[in-house]
Amino acid sequence: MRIFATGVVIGHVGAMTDRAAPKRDYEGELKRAGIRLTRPRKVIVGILQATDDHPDALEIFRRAAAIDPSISLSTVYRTMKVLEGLGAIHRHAFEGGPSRFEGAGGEHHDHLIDLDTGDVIEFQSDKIEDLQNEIARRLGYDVVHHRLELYGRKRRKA
Amino acid sequence: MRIFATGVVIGHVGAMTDRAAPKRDYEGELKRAGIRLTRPRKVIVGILQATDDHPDALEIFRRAAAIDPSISLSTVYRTMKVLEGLGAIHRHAFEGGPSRFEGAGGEHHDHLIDLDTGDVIEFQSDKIEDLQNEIARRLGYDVVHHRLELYGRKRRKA
DNA sequence: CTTCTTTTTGCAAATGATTTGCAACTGCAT
DNA sequence: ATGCAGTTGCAAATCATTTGCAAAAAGAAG
Ligand SMILES: [Mn+2]
Ligand SMILES: [Mn+2]
Ligand SMILES: [Zn+2]
Ligand SMILES: [Zn+2]
Repeated sequence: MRIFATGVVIGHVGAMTDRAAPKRDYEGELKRAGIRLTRPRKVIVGILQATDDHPDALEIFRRAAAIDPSISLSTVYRTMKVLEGLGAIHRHAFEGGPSRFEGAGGEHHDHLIDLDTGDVIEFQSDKIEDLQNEIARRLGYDVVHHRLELYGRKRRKA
Repeated sequence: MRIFATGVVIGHVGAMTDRAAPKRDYEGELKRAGIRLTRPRKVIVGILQATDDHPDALEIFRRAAAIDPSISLSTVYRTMKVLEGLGAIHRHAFEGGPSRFEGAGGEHHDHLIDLDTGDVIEFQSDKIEDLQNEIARRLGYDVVHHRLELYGRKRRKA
């Protein structure tokens, strides 16, 4: 099992190895896909590159508006949808909140959400991934994608 | 690994053992909790008992309205919330759709969603459950609950 | 069974997140 | 510089779910 940790949670995690920030080339991907590189989109992907947490649309909008106040929330949503379509970002719908996004750069991982703080901790387990595929296979299916989220609280050390 | 299957999917699954329909006593639970047994609530829990799939609020409303046309969708939502609060039912927010519900009777299980048909197949893996707990523990957490959903399609047998 | 108090209901309006119609605007290939 | 398809901001629309409120029903008491 590999354990990553992003911004907010660094320091909370014990055995943790920093993730080699993949630094996606969003602009290149957009261009390659024949999608126009507009000012709003540049600002938004710039924010995504500078980010290693899991912001929601409103948070991305706030950060974008700080750079260019003319950007609209609609455009943030539209851009996230475009990037998602390109496979450049992943959308997570953690329970009880709006969708949150992250660059699709690094290796696949799943999330542990701290119920008290809202912190999102990333982890990866080949064993679990293998088991998922095995289960699906037994049922006659191929896994296209999956969602594994652990919701928990810090273990009381007393 | 144990494999269950409910209504919609029976016949699609190979190695499958029918689940021993737990038949919850919703009325007793409501009464015990000091919650009034009204006509709408009786109809709704009656539907839940007769169900072994994962209907959403609108579907429960339709089935309820067929029995008592005066029932409102609001009441369905309110009743689901009450039952959820009592721990009598579970709410699932599968991707891209409204919440779906199921009685909290049987043993814990997770779901495989057929991307083509929408069928929901239940499965349970102690190995995965153990791994989840182990991962959380290593991160210093206790798992309160989790969400594991596999989205896949039938394996082409050719 | 009647009364009384509290909970619950149906309906309509409100929410919250996300999407969409549309006219004005802007990348970017000629 | 020109032209047009692709984009944008804004307001209005959606969708699932929740909520305010006055009327109706549950159930404890007598
Ligand atoms: Mn992540
Ligand atoms: Mn189920
Ligand atoms: Zn995974
Ligand atoms: Zn599970």
